[in-house]
Amino acid sequence: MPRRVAKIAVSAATFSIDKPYDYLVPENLAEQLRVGTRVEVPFGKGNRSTEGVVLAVQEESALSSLKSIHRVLDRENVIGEAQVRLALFMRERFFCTVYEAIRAMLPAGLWFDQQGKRKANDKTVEFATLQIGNDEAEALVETKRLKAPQQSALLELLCCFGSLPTRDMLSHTGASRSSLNALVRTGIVSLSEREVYRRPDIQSVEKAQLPELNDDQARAYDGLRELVRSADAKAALLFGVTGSGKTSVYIRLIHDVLASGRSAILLVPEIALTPQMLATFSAHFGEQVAVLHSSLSIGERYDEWKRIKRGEARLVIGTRSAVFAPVSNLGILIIDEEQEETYKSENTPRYDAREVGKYLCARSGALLLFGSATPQIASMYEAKRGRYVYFELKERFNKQELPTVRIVDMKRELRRGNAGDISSFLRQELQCNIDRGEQSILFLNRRGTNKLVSCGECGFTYRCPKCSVSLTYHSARKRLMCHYCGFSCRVDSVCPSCGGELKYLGSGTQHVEEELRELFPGTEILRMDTDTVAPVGSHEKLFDAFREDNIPIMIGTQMVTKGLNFENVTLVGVLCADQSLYSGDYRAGERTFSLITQVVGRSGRGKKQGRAVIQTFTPANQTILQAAKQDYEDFYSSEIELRRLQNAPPVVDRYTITASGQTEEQVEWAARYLFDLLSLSAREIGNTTVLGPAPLSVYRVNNRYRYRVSMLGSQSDAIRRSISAALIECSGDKRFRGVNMFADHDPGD
DNA sequence: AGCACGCCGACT
DNA sequence: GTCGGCGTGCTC
Repeated sequence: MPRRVAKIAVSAATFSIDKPYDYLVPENLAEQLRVGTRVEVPFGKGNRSTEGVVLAVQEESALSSLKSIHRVLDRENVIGEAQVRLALFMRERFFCTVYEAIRAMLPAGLWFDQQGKRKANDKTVEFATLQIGNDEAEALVETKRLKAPQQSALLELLCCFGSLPTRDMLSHTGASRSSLNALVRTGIVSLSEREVYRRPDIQSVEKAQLPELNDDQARAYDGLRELVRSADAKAALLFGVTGSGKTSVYIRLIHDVLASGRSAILLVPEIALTPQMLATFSAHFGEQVAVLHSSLSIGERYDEWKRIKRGEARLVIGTRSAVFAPVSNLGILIIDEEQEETYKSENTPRYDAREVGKYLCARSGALLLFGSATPQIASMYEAKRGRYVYFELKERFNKQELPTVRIVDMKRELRRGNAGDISSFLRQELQCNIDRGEQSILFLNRRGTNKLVSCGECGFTYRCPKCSVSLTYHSARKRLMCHYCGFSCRVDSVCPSCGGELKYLGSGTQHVEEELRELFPGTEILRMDTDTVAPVGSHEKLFDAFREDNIPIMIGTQMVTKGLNFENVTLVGVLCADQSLYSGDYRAGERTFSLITQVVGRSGRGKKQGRAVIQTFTPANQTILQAAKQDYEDFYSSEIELRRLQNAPPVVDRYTITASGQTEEQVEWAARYLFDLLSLSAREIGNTTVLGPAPLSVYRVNNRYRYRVSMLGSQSDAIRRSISAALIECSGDKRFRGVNMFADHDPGD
């Protein structure tokens, strides 16, 4: 009798020892055990009990003595064969363990807590069902043969509906539980538990008709529809200027895919900012839509996942992790605003949903569609090389003109004696809008929305004791906090260094707000920053207030650039447009172009012509000029030239390895050793460069120093292999004990 | 990462 | 003698 052997991805295995481990399947478990079920297995010298996932079942093993699986944890498999293959792919691509990859695919509710209890379980509701014929029941009610009025009322309700949740029945009729029990005893009514779904509420909208398309949209749609129909792997890029109506094209394509019995996934950068998009899709596709994102409760996410797995929901809308939704027969995967950095995970597994999408679509023959008004340089590069089929929407949907843009030189403004944040030209434009009753948005080009506390006399600032950053002040908690490690402390009443008076420096938005109040006394101003948007859902409330109360001016950081359409906004001001150009990495230009384009696109979405004012200290900067003209083509051609000169992506592929640890010297040594190892392989591979080791811009986090080595070249497979080998070698080197090392594909920072 | 095995010094 | 220090090597 041949033995049964299972290949298992084990949770206790680290990257350096990760591989499918063979375990014996005991006879009594053979029945339950399948590919994709979770199991408990003994692992290591101490045979400590570890969770694992079955990757394959076979009859052979190269090893003679095997340990046995302890028990099977799932009745049904939690992942399928295709997802097992995806997990193996992710290990190679993102330098994670197979188990980590699988963990990322599943909803949190499926996992176990310390007590071994599932974090979310199937929710059930008690239902009462009529056990006798409807006529018979009606007769009972009408003839008042039933002497009990409460029982009669319950029965009447069931006559109409046949079956109802008991809770609703009791609250509607005011009947007591014992009356219901009496009906059950006589056999007229039976009780049963039924599974129900916890669903996130989407603003319900009436069923919508398929959107009409203009010529531009129709051309793109026709081309894309052909790609969806053909069975071979393909990817496309849909370039559409802001307001050109990409969503309508998506809706038509998704409609076709669902009609042909296949499934669709739509990825969006951040769902919290797109409730109106959800409403639109639910108006078209109703219950077929499942939503997956982080602000759902664990139960809601788990239930949406079940609806997808069971094939009850075939359109998935969600953020990056929704790329793992267990759809069957994928027809199209759309990645909207594909340039957004949120598609890349910053923790293990450090996957990129766009890369996962490429793999999935290539495997399943589905269409991968990237949509953007400002595509990544990398995506346009692929389009130009013919790797992506290219489509564009050139005109705004109802032929709205793009806003007229004016660049203001802030150096000149300074020379004229205006040291404020608002130039005299922007001031006039704002005044003009206030007079006309139109709205304006001011965008402060800063990343955070936080306050610093600093001494007005000696210049002291609070620094995090564990990280190389300043602490920021959170007014809601009245405490100083570190964004990197979560450290927090109280603020002193006077400067702890010199006893001077402490000043609270705003994120800039507050400062600008004060300046605006002086310039336009009595005008209402809405400010978006950590003070005002801390509670969940307050984004929407503030946006609603801005729209409904026709507040003249809104000011905020990056969060005001996204999504929403305000009909009455006709002026947009970009303050310190050049700020984001100086972050030091090669993508700074790309980010700035995208940011300015998006914020300028907020203007003139209604019937009136929009205007935009871009304030900069470098008015001759090419990227700013190109963004002002909204000239992506021009931006692309100069940027790709730059990348060629710099030997930067997308001309080459870039991988990094980051080392971190408690002693800076040791970390630097480890990074240097990595550099040496990789340089050796680079010579073998050819046309490959290794850079570093260099400290990260925030070089200390949580008392750990961080150094990085980068590897650049076109032979990605060979590069990845050499990085894996280097990681494994270093993790076994006792000189680097305590140093943590991980590799990443082109991280954003 | 975590656990056992093994080879050296201190101690009831 | 033996209890326990941590350096070394493996994990089906």
